[in-house]
Amino acid sequence: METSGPDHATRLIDAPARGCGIERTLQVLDGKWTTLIIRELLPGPKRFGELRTALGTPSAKTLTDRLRILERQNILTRTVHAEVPPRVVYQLTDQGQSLSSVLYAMLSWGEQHPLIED
Amino acid sequence: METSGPDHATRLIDAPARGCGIERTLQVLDGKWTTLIIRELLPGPKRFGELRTALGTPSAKTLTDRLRILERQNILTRTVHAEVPPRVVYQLTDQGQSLSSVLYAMLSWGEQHPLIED
DNA sequence: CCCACTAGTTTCCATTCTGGAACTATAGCA
DNA sequence: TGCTATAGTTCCAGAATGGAAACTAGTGGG
Repeated sequence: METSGPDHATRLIDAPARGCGIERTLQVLDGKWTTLIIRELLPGPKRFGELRTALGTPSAKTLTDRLRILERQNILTRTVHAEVPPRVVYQLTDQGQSLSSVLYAMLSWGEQHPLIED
Repeated sequence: METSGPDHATRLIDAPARGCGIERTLQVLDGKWTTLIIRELLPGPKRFGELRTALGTPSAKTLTDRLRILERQNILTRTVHAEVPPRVVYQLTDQGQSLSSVLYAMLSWGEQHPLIED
């Protein structure tokens, strides 16, 4: 009896435990950088170098790895402009953009609950 | 769902890149099991053994580690009942329960976007 | 010819995370 | 005394993750 639990609380409780939607989302939002990469791309496309500095300079290898995975998962597209020096632009797909609902929930929660760790 | 960017899209775009609420949420929802642990506890308190089998049997060590971290972060409480054999109950705090907004966003997204990987 | 530039790739290494097996504590019970 | 049960703990091994440094490609400029 929780003082009129909102509808989504019920959905969460009723959802099957394993193989549920949450696990599928976790397969995408995996690793230290993925969520932040998507966050950086929400306002619009960015180049490789822009992403790298915006994120606080993860190693090139790590960033490339993550971007390739997200490309395979159809979260973003990679466009190579045949110039010299090369210009490569990453852009969220519609599916990637739709993750904004999750990111927004994370933003709200994080703002309302400053961590009191250690 | 285009129709003039909803308010939360703007908030996401305007939020500062680093040290934002998203990063704080990621500090809590970290690792392979944490999000699923919280999911299991949303309907109500559970014992150590119940959690373990519900999650698909992670190692005892891993589960204990994660639960201790979540306890330190004030996401859940650990109650030891002095019986034999021992009974230890884990329960979400209000702060932990409030993560349901994030989990619900994950559930919805995951249900709407079955992965097309590999 | 050599250098600079971007966006990588490759190799190697360190750290972190996770799992497995074995071990502990306690009390009731046969 | 030995056995059972739960919830751990400790130690060790392997996997996953991330980072640093060196190297590549192709062209314009000096």
